[in-house]
Amino acid sequence: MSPDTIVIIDGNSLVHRAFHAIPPLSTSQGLLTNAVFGFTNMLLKLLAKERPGKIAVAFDIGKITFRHSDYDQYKANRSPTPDDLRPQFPIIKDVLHAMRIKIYEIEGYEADDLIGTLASKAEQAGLKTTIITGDRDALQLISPMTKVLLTKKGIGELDEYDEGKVWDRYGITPRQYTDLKGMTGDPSDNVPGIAGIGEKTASRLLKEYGSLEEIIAHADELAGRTREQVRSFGHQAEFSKRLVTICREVPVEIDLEQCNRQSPDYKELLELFKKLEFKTLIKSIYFENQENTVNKKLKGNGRGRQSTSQGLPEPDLDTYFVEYQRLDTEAKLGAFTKKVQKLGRVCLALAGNPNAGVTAAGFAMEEEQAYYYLDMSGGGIRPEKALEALKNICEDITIKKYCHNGKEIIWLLHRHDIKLEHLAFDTMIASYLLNPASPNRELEDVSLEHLSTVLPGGEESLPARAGCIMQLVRLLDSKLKLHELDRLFYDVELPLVHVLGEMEIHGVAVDKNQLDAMSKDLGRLLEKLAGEIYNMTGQKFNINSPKQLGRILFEVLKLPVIKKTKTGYSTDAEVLEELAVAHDVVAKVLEYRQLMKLKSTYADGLAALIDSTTGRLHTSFHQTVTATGRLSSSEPNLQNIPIRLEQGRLIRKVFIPCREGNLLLAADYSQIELRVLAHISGDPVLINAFENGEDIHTRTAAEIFSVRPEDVTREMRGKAKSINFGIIYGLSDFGLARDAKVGRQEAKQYIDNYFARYSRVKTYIGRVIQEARKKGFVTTLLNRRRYLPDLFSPNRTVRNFGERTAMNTPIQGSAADIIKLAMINIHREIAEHNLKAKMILQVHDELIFDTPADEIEQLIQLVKRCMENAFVMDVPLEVDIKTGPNWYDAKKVPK
DNA sequence: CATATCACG
DNA sequence: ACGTACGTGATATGC
Repeated sequence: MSPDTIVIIDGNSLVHRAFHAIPPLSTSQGLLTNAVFGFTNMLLKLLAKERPGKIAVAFDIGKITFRHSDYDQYKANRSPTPDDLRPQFPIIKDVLHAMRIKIYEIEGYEADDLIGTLASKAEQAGLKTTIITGDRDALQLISPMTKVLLTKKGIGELDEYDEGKVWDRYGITPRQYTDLKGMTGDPSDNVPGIAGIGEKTASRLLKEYGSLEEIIAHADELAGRTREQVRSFGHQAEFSKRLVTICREVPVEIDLEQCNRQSPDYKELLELFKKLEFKTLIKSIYFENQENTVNKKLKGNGRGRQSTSQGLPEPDLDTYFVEYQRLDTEAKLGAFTKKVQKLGRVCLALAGNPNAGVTAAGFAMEEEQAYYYLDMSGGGIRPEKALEALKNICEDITIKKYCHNGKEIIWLLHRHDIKLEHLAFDTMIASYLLNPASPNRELEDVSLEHLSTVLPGGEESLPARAGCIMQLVRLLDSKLKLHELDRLFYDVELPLVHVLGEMEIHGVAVDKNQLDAMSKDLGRLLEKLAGEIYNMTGQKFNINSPKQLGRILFEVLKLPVIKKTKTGYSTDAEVLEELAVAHDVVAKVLEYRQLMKLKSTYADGLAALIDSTTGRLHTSFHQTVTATGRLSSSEPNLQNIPIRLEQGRLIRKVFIPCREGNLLLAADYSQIELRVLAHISGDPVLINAFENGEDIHTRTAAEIFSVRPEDVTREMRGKAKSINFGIIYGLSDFGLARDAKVGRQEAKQYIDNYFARYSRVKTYIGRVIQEARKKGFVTTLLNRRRYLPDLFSPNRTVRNFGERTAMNTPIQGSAADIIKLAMINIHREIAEHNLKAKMILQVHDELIFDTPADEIEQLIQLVKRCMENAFVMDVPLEVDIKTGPNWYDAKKVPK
């Protein structure tokens, strides 16, 4: 830090810069924050780089300044502050306040004038001064003691101007800047100049005569047109010069001591950043803090340390710190186990990895305010003994376990053949229900969001994590109750953790040989196709590269460009299908694409993920990812195995039962989303169709085309199907036109017809959007909640998107609720009936089981009953069952 | 690490 | 006049 330096910031200028440089950004509650974020970032970077001893920020307030009394057109053509920006100013001032940075603003003066005055004061005090602004007028303030950093395009870079740089750029001294500006004028501020005199001429004249006044005095010596112009408009230039001259004597009391750099009020700053959802900024504060706490003595240690890379002096935040006991003798471990058994509850955090299993454990007990660390790899106690204790605790059904990401713990324990019984809380899932849109689910994130505490690293990490979970359990439990999410949490999501854990651990058997054979077949086909494509186009290129393919199709073959992406030509399937008539190679490319997808993602991709010990695929089902409440699946994703095209569908042949004598059973809900829509909209036509067991798309076609159901053609049904999908997705005529491949006018007509026949669906859509606007969120049948900040976006496109989400989420989310309920009931009943059948997959509206053939009849009845009765609605739920020797050959079981 | 594409419900 | 269907995850390129 350099004590004899001061940074003076033009607040308005930087805020505007930030606003235009950062794309629209808002919190989950719809608060606009892009300018705040950009400005704060700039400020932190600046502080880190310049490390000034003093700092001040100047703002304009009020539109009218002393300049307007001379010239009412001053800055008259400036566009007003955008509506999206204005409310961000007070927040930015809050940030500055939290950072304890002095703000100067005074009615009637522009920020420029305050800066000029501050700079004068600073020079008098012998300070090296740096002015940050986007306004070039500040160049006049440059002196041997003062430099100006001008914002360049965006906000990342700053252009440093000192006397030399001004000379290089304009050929004048900083003092002459106002003379130059007086002559050239400034259209953006409505400042007139002398027509015909630009930067070059003005600079030349100033070099010769020194000042505007001297130039006017010697106008006679000038040549031709310049002479006339200076004579006619010289006085106007003098006037303009006064306009652009920064006032350096604003009547404001300036105490430079108040500008001394202080450490921020971290509590205030953190609260603010949390409110603004500035995750990365929060983390940067915490990260610095955390590094500092790796050394043991956390509280009250000497804090005299350098400022951080983010420009902040050392934070003073609550790091999660616990005094913990190491369970490093059998006696201690025994006493600990007894205590846990007596209390019947414990917070559990594990460290480890899939290979080594559990390497260490942390425990916390609320009643005792006690924290423990157990080394599982031979730290003072034999690993077998440690594992035995862990097993005794985890498998004891009378001991409630509180965890973060229980399913991960289930997997870790599984390596040691230990089961997790009685998972009583999962802080990861609780945080998901409180805000499913948030992407950050680590304990660090949840702790930060809900407790404002940071977790330490090192050995104390585990007991601290357990302690953190302990605090979160109390807090999140009450938050869940507050939002009426407790039933969903305790009755659905928490029990589901075990169900998913078992599904993942059991895995899905695949026929590896068949997979390899498919890969080889596909490889041969691809090679042949590639050869043909090269022949037809006359050159070799990478067909997988949209860029290279685009070059071949649109530049070499000169095919018409249908659609562009932001980086170049679009070559997606939609475009290629249209181009197929124009050139034969296009069809080959389409086929190549399709086969390539099958080979890389499915044949090779799946083979690579077969577990070498079990020989099966063990997908991960994610319970805290989607915004709607659905599950997702990864490594591999088994929720997107091909089915629509026959060639891809064949992949399903490799999914087989886990042993001889077993079968696969697939049970899928028929039209669950439209049934949910019928229920929540209460539409009598839709309800009637489902009550009568009609084909829903045929019925819709009959309604919108006003024909008898028996007269509905294939085309009509197809269009009706598109409409039904559209209704669920929040339809637009454009989207429907594209999907149904009809004109936009026609699409619009269908929609009008639909809403005329299904009027309650129309009122429902209006109702759900209205309610979402009022509350800021939508809910599902089980009260799952999704916040929709997009509804309040000033951007129409974003807002429309929010409205479509508002109608889609209750439908998609309720369907997700229902199948989750079904899964829990099925899982329980399979156990109750001592069946060997295993639920192995969930694909949104479908459940897959691996079952001994002799249980199949029983399982069909059980699954059908559980799924159809999972949730009672105003329409029946219908389930179709298929069974077979593999996923492909699973055939319908007649009712 | 972002982009384009494409697989599913 | 604009730019649009909802929700995911995997792969290959190419900066």
